[in-house]
Amino acid sequence: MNEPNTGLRSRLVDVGVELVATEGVQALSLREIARRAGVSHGAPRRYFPTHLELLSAIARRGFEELAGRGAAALGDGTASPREQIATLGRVYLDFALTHRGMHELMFRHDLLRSDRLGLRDASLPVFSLLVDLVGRTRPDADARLVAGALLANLYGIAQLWTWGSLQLTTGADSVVPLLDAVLEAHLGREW
Amino acid sequence: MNEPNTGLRSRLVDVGVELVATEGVQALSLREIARRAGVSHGAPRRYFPTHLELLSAIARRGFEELAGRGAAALGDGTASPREQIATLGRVYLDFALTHRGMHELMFRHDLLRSDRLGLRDASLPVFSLLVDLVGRTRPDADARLVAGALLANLYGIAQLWTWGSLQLTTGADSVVPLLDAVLEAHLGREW
DNA sequence: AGGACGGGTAGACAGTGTCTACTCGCCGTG
DNA sequence: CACGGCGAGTAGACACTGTCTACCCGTCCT
Repeated sequence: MNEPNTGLRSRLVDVGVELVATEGVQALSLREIARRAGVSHGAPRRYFPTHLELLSAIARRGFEELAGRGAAALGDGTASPREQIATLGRVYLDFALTHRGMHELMFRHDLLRSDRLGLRDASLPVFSLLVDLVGRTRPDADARLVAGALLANLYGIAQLWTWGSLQLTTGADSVVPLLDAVLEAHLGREW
Repeated sequence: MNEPNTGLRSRLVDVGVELVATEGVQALSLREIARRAGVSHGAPRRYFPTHLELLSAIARRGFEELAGRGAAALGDGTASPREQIATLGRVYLDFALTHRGMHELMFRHDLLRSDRLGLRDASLPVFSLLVDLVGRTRPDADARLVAGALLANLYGIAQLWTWGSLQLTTGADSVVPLLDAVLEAHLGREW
């Protein structure tokens, strides 16, 4: 009926992406995805031997989407390194807060425990880009260390903000001040 | 046989704490906890109407344990504010990395979504303490904002370190350099 | 003595992920 | 053309989960 021959494999992932956005991460049961894709509950097994592998494929879509947004926002990359880092931070936080279910899925412990080389290396290129940018912004410091700390900070803010802890405690109604504070902390005052 | 009359309620939580430490968070099914406590699977329902409430009670033990360690490490509180913050950071990271299952449980999204006023206010006093310490270390800045950013950074480092991302990328074999970098970033260079 | 009741048992139910036997249609080869 | 294999999906079983409900049994109170 709707796009019949897309191939079941990608259709299952499509359904999953849609489902996690509308219903949340707890709705991503194997059988529910199969139902919405219009196939029996045994069908996904041909493409994804286990439920976790299907979830990983859905999460990978999230990483790809995020990487695409980052690349688009960076444009030709003529902005200053510091400005590029700020852009990436904004893009990431915006993505995390507008796609909460997907963001939660992308960093689920059980997904990251298995799939050791699947999701991890999806986030590795963006990290080396970050290392490069940090290195050009703060030539004095250990770029990998600072980039790691910065990444952890962005992730932590996305999480704490998502479940409202930071709203209550900092009293802010937007992450922007927090993001600015984080950038200033790790990269130095914005001259 | 073993401590018979502790009251089933606390015994269930005991079993859960033990179980999450030895087997991980995925072993915390209602029925498994009941089995290990030597009761039928319907028994917990008298004290915890739902599985999530039992999990929340177990997680609460984690927050209490962490708060206890923090208080013990602070001692009489005569150290400098900066030193106290560093101590709290060390205690938190050490706890998170040695009690990975419990730490994962404490910050599970489904627990934090419900239980709105149960777990959250367990972590609120430590946050206001942090705000106070930050305010005395950096009187120039918005203490709540800096404390929030710092807390998010510690949390993010605990998570990323747990699943190995930071080890691979930063190449460090200990969190200590990262913790130092984070403290320096948010609180300024250590004079 | 008898009845209420806290506290635990046991079974049912719907839902889940995995496994296995099977069916159906298509394609290439004899 | 017939036929065998095979990719792809179906359907049912299994063990397990969380929740709900009916029941039971001992202890206390009157």
